[in-house]
Amino acid sequence: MSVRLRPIQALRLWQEVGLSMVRRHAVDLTQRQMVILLTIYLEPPPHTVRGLAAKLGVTKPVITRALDAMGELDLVSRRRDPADRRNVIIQRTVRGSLFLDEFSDRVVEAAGALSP
Amino acid sequence: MSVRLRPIQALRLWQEVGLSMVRRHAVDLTQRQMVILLTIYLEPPPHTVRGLAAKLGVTKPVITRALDAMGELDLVSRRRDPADRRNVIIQRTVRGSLFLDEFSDRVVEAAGALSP
DNA sequence: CCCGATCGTTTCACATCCGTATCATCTTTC
DNA sequence: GAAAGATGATACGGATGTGAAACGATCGGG
Repeated sequence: MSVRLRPIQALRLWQEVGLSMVRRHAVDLTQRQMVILLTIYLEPPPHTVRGLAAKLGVTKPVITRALDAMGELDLVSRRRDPADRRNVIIQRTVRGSLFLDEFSDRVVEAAGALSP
Repeated sequence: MSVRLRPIQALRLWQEVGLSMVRRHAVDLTQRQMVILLTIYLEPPPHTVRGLAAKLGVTKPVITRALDAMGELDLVSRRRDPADRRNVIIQRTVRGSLFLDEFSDRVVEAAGALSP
């Protein structure tokens, strides 16, 4: 049950969603931060810094700093892996779940309103 | 002919598209810049700085600087309005059209690949 | 003609993000 | 146990975005 979308509809969808985010002065995440957040919430744990860095094709400091920023916003949390204390396990938070719920609702709504 | 999308599909779509952008080390536009670019290409001209600022609910310098950045990348161009030389008319470019064409293709492809 | 209004840009101080290199800590191997 | 490897965090220098305020250029009504 794939989703059929035409190019012009894709552009309008992105514009509409982006516009609603900008106008609300909502939480303004970088594209990378958003991808990291989505990966944490969509893919099976455990998530580590090096795993995310490899998946995104970026360096580890990028992940660390993105987690710093999103941790400050309480969108994700970190704790040491007790089994291997070098690892950091990245975890979801209530606020992060809520944020993505609202975001997805906005996308669904915008998609439903696409006209042509 | 609206597009029916479930919340989980919306999140996966955003993740997939964002991931492909990040991995390609592609042009990295701010959310605001992307919205501005989409507005210029999707809505009927003429586009002015104040018009875009009002539509997005941001200050004019934000638009000016976004246009600076995207103009540097040759995604948009500016010229003075000959009728009222205070105005600046923002125009599309070949490179900007190409960029959005490729972007929309990526979105369409990701949407078609959504499984559940 | 001139003075207020409009439009886009610039300035300033500040914050954030990036990539590279380096660091401290922890684990594994010999 | 000591050395090598792995892991995440930090330091540094540079680039870029932001909001608020002020600026120069241009238009238009009296």
